[in-house]
Amino acid sequence: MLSFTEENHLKAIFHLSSVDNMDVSTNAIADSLKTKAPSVTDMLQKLSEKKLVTYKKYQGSFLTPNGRKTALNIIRKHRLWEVFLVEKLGFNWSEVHEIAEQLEHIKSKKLIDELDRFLDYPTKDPHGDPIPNMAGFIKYTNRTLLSDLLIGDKGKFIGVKDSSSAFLKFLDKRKIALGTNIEILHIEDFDNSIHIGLDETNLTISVKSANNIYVTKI
Amino acid sequence: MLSFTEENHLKAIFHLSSVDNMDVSTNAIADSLKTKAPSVTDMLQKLSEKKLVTYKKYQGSFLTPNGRKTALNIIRKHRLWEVFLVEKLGFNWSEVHEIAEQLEHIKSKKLIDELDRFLDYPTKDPHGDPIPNMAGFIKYTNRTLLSDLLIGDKGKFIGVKDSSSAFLKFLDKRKIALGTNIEILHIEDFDNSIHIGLDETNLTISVKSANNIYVTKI
DNA sequence: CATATTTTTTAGACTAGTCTAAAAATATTT
DNA sequence: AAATATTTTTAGACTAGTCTAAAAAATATG
Repeated sequence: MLSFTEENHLKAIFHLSSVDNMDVSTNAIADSLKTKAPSVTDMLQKLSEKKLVTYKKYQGSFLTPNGRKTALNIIRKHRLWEVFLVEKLGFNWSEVHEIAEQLEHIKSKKLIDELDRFLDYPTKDPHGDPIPNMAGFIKYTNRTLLSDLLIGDKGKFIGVKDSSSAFLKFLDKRKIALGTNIEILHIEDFDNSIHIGLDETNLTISVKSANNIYVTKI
Repeated sequence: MLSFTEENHLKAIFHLSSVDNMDVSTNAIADSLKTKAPSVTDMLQKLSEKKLVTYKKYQGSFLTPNGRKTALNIIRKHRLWEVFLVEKLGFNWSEVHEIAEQLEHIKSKKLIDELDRFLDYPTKDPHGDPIPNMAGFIKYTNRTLLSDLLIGDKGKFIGVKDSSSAFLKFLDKRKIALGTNIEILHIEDFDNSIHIGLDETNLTISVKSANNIYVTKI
């Protein structure tokens, strides 16, 4: 039985290594968990003992197949609870992360299987991220950053890179929700800000914003 | 912010003192939490510092108004989650206690208020125990032990004293569910075992069983 | 009511997780 | 490639929670 702290480390390593499939540095984990490097070193040694991560001193760490499976299960729980909070309890997508961070550690296989059934086997969480299935398989959707589209391109908004509450509220205010169609109307020479056409209105967003919006080209 | 351990101690003191409204002994708490007396002593000193319990060395402990309010909130969460597990996820009443023991520690006022609404403001948990409302008010129903009824008396099954999984499964097997009407047909002289009439069948149960079944006379 | 038993607290050790400061290894720069 | 900077680990301390063993207080008993 893993502790919350152990589970959080596995999850952090999963997310950090998923960017480039490379070993994860001790400091990167520490930053991501808002803890300090020595705490992480201790934990890596422990998780290495348990054969959940590979770890060589000074060389960073990586999940073993078992560690990956465990991490995916925690992520599955996190995302299913987020769906529950939004779909059933009426939470806004910007409010669910912190609560799901707690709920993801509840230990009961049956609970999560029944929750999955109750929610009708969702494949995406409220931020558009894929939900691993019971077997730990995760299906990634092809996606492009809005900032990589060219003038005239059209895309459907399917996910966020930055899922901070602040960015999600920013999107709410501008009526940009998952599923919204976005067309690139014009890109400003001066600051690269982007004029976009939505289903009903047009507006201008910064490169920084566009850099955190995933779309599928349509 | 209270730790799981602190919350569990408050809950234990609440349950133990609710029997007779008397101070609770250190050992009683230790037994109920499956921990040892010295651990409880430490915790009582800590909770006393936080003004959640009154505690005089060697004299036992009792909840302050604040401690009681906190305990009731934890119990509210526990019981609402139990309702969720049974009503929405299809769990049996014998399976929900352990999971609710984990879920009751999730910190989010909004979560529990929304869950309450989603469940349509239930007043009883799956074992017939009352659910404290948002303000911490708990409404007790008049109830009698089945073992206190006399021959010819009729009652409606409304709760259990022993809510162990074993006893709940025992009741399932005999088709005794909350709401079932029970009539005392005969009491055996030899061992005081009780012949009861249910809605559809008759059967015999031991005094020990009858001693753990709450009814309202009808 | 003095003695024995039980209960509770204190003392001190242990684990898990956290930190700061210092040492060691690795990476970067000139 | 030597010097410098950065990263990571080790060392050691601290907190929260747990325990056992022993001391102290309360309760029960002959």
